[in-house]
Amino acid sequence: MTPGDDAYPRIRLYDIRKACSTCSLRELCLPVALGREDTEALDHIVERDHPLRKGDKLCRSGQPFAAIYTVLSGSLKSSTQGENGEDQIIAFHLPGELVGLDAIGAGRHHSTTEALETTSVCKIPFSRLEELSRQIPGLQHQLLRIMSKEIFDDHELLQVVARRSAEQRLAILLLNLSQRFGRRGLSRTRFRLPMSRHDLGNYLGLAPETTSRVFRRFLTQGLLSVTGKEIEFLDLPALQALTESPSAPPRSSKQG
Amino acid sequence: MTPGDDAYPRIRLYDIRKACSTCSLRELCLPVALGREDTEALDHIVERDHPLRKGDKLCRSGQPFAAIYTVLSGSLKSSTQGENGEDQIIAFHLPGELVGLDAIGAGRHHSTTEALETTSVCKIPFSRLEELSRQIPGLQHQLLRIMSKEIFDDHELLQVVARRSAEQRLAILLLNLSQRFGRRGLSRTRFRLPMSRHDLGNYLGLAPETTSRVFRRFLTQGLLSVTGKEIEFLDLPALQALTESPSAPPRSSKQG
DNA sequence: CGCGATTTTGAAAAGACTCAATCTTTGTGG
DNA sequence: CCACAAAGATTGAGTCTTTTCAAAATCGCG
Repeated sequence: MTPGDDAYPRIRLYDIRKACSTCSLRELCLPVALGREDTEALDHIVERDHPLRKGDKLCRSGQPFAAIYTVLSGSLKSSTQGENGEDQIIAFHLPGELVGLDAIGAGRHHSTTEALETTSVCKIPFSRLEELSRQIPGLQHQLLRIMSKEIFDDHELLQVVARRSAEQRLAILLLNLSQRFGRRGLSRTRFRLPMSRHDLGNYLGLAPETTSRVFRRFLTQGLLSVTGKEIEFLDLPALQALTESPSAPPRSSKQG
Repeated sequence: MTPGDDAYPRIRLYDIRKACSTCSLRELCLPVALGREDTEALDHIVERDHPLRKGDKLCRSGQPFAAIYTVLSGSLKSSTQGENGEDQIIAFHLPGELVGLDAIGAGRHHSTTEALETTSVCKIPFSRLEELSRQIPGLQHQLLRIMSKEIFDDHELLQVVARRSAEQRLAILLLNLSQRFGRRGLSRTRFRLPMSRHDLGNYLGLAPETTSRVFRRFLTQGLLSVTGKEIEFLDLPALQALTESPSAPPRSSKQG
């Protein structure tokens, strides 16, 4: 099952682009307006890594940071470990998205990233990327921009976990996944959740039982149909409406 | 009250260092091992900004990003706005700490930062810092490292908000503040909370009433004494013990 | 000293969690 | 291909924590 070592050929950038229509490598290099030469240079540092089976770790918390990755197919979860072994999932990674950004600059990973299913990724050795970024103006800035995005996402998650009801949390996540699948060219109203209910709950700060119950409520209310991990939105407006009320419309928070 | 415009003199780096024993400007430049020249260069781009009164905004969400700041005295809070006006405090900033890092790279602020009391800050225009970082090797990397720290902190907060009880959340925050005050040379066991109960609760994802009740419980249990915003630890070990149990010791989370 | 804002307190209700049992799905071996 | 075991998901009932609403107390400031 595990493929040979370095037998895997270098993968070309346009292959990756083809593989995922909104590949973040594009995100990484496109806004910089790379010339032909630069694109080729970037091409050369991208490697296809071994496919991961479900449960395989892409990287572990504390490990020295060597590369960032982009998901070609499959999906991953990243989690941080609390002192007590309990862990908290901080992100799911779908095809076309970048992994490992939180480790940039610290020199080592803050989180452990693991495959939720059979997953293939591209590896972008960071030292090479860094080197390249010294040559290509704007690439360094691009890296900062992407890290910044990471911070922004974390804040959004915090908003959700700290202030929303179980129903809202799940609705928000489902709509978020919908968008991300949609961006990738897949259906926005019908898709397969790659993660378990346990993971779903963990990410949202809920017990798995609660997650399950919320699914049932959504089902009962006709908001969506659920068959195992298969999801279909039946009443998108209602779901979005759920998202929009912060559970405390009457309460005005004044400060300052 | 509002001081003259550019009348304020440039402030020298060593003044800042003196002002706060663990000033993050040190954090920013010290590990890079700056030479005398470089230090002076950095000195020259640091400006003392107007003092802020309670409630004054240092920067607002959405504003173009122009500078990072370091707190000389007083304190600040940063919060993100949800779509519905509800906001979430994502950080408190004490003397010696840097503000505005989450905006690096995105070009605009993600959060609004506001003074909790009369506060004075130093302004570090980012364009100049960026410019400087092209000349001083390592400074760029240092910026990345600091952003990375920001991500790490966010993840910690997420852990706390998502997985801990009200008691644990407050204990963790109090101990964290204690450390930060201590690092600054103040007492670790007795200090003044600069923020309101409302803010405290908001940061921890709790209703203000709950925050208040937890204080009472701590008081009753003899863990600390509370007089308004004045705090004193009476049983540090007990507080730390609270911190260490994730509320679910029997439950082993296995995955993979 | 008085007023407004913040904080505290109480009681009731809601929401989420735990525990335990059942049902389903998945994967394995016969 | 089917049976079985193991893991994951669902459901139910009861409990506990936290929130909400309302009111009293306290604090801070002019």
